[in-house]
Amino acid sequence: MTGYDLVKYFDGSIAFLWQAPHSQIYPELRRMEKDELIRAEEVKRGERATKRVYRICEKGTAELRAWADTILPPPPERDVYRLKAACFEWASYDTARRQLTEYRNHYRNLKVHWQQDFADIEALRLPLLRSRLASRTPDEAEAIVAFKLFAYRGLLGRAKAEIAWADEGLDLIDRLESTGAPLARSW
Amino acid sequence: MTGYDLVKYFDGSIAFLWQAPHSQIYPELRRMEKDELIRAEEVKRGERATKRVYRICEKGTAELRAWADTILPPPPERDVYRLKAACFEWASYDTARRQLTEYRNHYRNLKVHWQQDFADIEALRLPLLRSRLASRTPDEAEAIVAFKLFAYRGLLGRAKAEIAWADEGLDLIDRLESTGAPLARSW
DNA sequence: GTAGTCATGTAAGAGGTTACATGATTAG
DNA sequence: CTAATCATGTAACCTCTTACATGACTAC
Repeated sequence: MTGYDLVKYFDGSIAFLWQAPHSQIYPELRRMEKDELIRAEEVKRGERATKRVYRICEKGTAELRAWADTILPPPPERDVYRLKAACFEWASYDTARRQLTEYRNHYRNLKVHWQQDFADIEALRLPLLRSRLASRTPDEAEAIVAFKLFAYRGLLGRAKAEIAWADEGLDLIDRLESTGAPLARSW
Repeated sequence: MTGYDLVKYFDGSIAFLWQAPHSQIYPELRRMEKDELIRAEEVKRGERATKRVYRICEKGTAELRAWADTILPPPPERDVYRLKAACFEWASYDTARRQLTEYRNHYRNLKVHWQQDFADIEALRLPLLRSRLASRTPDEAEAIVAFKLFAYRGLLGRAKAEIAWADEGLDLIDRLESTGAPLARSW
């Protein structure tokens, strides 16, 4: 792929799993080329212009394997939305409500996309995945697909949990507001 | 509080909600002081040494209110664990299993702490919270506590979802391994 | 010719991690 | 006197975001 292909790729359905702007992609490709993880081929386009088509090479595959075969330590906890919710007394009921509504909409939206991706993987509708499976035995192909589906089930689980949480918060806000307790705006 | 007090605070139960190393705390306090969000008082300790005790001031409270009253845009998706799970065919069964086991243990651990914190908030066992509630009406106090509990219910929901997901993955790995499909190590 | 897409960068700055570094005070 | 704790920094580096910047190609 070229850098531009990757930019488009990260704008597509993969954006719901991992995001990367072009300002990160181009320098990173150069770095990976310098480290000999990938190799570039300069291809003519039109009269004067060229593009750089990258391909993974041995060292890159080894690096991927090494990354996959490494246990990732748990990330430091830093959950801004939970933190903000814990501080809702400093906001107005209206802002708290709008915050949770947007949050819920965001995850509803993600959920739809993830469900679509899940279905596409299950039905082997993705060209990139199909071509990868072509050179594998049926057992291997099954495992590859099963792992992707497993990852997406995780994302869907998160989406469901987030939506339920936001709903609970919206109920709470209605309940508190009806009791008439003022929040920080009026302290 | 002094910077050191905050360092200790972030080492305590709050670490399960938000983490910050001392190398971030001290410069940040200086920045906030420069911006007049907080004010420092130099206090003697022992013969020669002093410490800087910080207190929030008006502009700081306003900033907190402004932050709370702003709708935070959803974060870009970047879920390394789901991404790694989607690439488990590049790992060995053993590493995949160990990865999920550690992940599950991590969330089991967090769950215990979050449950403890939830109970402490509910029973008003936290001194800092109690002192904050003292100057509020019962309605306001109820709202403040309710928001904290709501935030922790969100964390607990996440913990439960993550543990269930990891369990599902461990089952999947056992099932796939027993079918005998080799993973990337042997390709 | 011009608008949209293809294509590729750089730069400043925010936020965070890890490591380096120092010295006073207090409890035993 | 010595170890633990109190106390406070700096620096290099990484990742990511936002903004700035440019130019060729292609379909109309």
